[in-house]
Amino acid sequence: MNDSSPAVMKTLLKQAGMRATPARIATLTVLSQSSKPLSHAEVSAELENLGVDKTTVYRNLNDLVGANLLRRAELGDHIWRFELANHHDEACSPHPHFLCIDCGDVFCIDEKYLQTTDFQQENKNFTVKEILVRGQCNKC
Amino acid sequence: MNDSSPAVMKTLLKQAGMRATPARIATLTVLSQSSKPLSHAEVSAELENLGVDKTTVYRNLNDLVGANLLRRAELGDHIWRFELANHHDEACSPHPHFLCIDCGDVFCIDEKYLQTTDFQQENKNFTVKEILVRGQCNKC
DNA sequence: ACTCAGATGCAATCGATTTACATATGGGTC
DNA sequence: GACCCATATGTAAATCGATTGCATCTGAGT
Repeated sequence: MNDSSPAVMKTLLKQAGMRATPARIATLTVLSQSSKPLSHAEVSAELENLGVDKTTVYRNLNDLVGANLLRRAELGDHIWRFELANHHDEACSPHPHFLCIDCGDVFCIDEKYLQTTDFQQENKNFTVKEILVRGQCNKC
Repeated sequence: MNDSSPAVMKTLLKQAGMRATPARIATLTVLSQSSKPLSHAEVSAELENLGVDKTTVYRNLNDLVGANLLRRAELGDHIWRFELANHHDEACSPHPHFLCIDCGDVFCIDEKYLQTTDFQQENKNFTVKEILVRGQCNKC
């Protein structure tokens, strides 16, 4: 039983007070096996061969965000992307994302490449919620 | 003749190689008089009493962004917001920007707070074009 | 097995944005 | 100042991501 097994997902759902339905377990499984945040369309494409309706995927993604099992990110292209709330780390801390301005592909950035906590500038304090890096990936 | 006079806007449009139409002059004027980025709906509301169609506002906002007269910001709520771009133009060296998700204010971040050049991860190279930090400023 | 609050499928809807196309106009030219 | 044409505009329709209404189904506690 690994970190992305259905049993683990079922436990996560139960702990969050949600019913462990096949659609939700599959949603969490898909996201846990992805190295990057996925859009609704991408998750939906993975689940449609299971017969899961895309409306259900929308609802579940939103509900899972509400239950703090997922994080929702807007990377600057008006498409919501979702990732496990504990993606890449146990502390559940958000990490920077990279968005390729040409192909639209997304990558998670290791925090060691980009470090900023809250900072102060000109006597003003800023609380950081999200860091986004835009550029070109090696394919583009 | 002040900074937001129609004559100034007309000059800006001409310099950008665009025809100085009433709708465009009004769009620039509205944005120049705003202290924060405005959504299409907000600009449209200001211009509809001039008889300007909202489709035209959409087109002009996008075209003006393309001509580097406007900047387009995404605060995280899936609504594009626009502001004059002449505050800090391409001339200055690329630096991170901070975007307040509450008031829409944009600040330039001193590079010392956030250092990233091009980086490599998982055998892939990334060319960084823009770094954007979203969060809350001290006023919000 | 029984039950029902909650989850799902399906269709319709919504709001933001874009596109198609016919008409109008800015601005350079004579 | 009149003419001309590339470009901008208005209107309507289409597109796209996302949400909602409703009837049906099901997970999970009893």
